[in-house]
Amino acid sequence: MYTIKEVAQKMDVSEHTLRFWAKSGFFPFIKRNENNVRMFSENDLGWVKMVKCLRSVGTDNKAIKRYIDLCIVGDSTIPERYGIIQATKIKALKQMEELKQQLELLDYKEKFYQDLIKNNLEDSWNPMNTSKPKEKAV
Amino acid sequence: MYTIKEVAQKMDVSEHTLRFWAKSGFFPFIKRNENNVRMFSENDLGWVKMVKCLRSVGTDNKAIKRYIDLCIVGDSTIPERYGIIQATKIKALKQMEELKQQLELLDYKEKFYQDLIKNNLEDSWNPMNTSKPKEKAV
DNA sequence: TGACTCTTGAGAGCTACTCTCAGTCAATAC
DNA sequence: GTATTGACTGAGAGTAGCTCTCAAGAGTCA
Repeated sequence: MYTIKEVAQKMDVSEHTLRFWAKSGFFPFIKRNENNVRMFSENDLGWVKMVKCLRSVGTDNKAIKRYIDLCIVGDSTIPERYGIIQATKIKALKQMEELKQQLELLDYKEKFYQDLIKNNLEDSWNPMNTSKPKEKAV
Repeated sequence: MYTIKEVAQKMDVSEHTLRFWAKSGFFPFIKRNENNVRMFSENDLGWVKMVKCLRSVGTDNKAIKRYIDLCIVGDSTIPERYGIIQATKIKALKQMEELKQQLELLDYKEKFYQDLIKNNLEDSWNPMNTSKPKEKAV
């Protein structure tokens, strides 16, 4: 069993956020000890992991609550839950594509600046450099 | 030259967001036509693309403004801009890793539910099925 | 001329945190 | 036995970045 602090470290989510998620009903099975302190079980960590996954793909909290509630209901909701997982996966794959494109742009920009820096250094080392000032880089 | 609506469609960013970004000073070179309507040049689209990239990696708007301002200043800020691009790239690569892990979890869950559905169907097709009700899936 | 469309800025509203704060409780320090 | 320290609590204010609504102004077609 873990305190909220330990879960925060282990799962890389702030304590504030964990409390916020708990209040939102994302961890329905959490127990409290005799001092009213939340104690997360290994199973609760699975819920944290799942919520973190859904959030990181941009699922809003209302939809996450929906998924959690379906889990609580039991087997009859398996098809709907399966659908949610599939939709989430598609979202994640799209984000992957998007991220790849952004990385291409960043690679391009990186090389662009590398060239600029290289040229500027060459210029400043060359006493014969008489080139006109260059156009502003965007 | 494009109107804000055309840019919104072309770049997949809402008009609201484009106005918000414009107000935040992210597009310093945008011209207006005689009716005070924003007209985006091909070059302005490059700025939109860059802002979109920075945002999608989680750069906050203050840092984006900083980058834009550095661009306006000119060549003397190239090293700092290069540093920002590098840091952004590292961030993007981390996000890629994170996303891959989330996709693994989603794959696992997907198969988990597929199995559950398959088994339930087999059970319901089998008139001799006398198995006890299963444990609640989480 | 008048309906319709597109754009504008101002500003209210929203989501999902994020942070502050006063208070409870248990454990160690003196 | 009290004082201090540190972890936790809930309530609630604050924040970032949109997101949406709205009234006003200009252009376009019938």
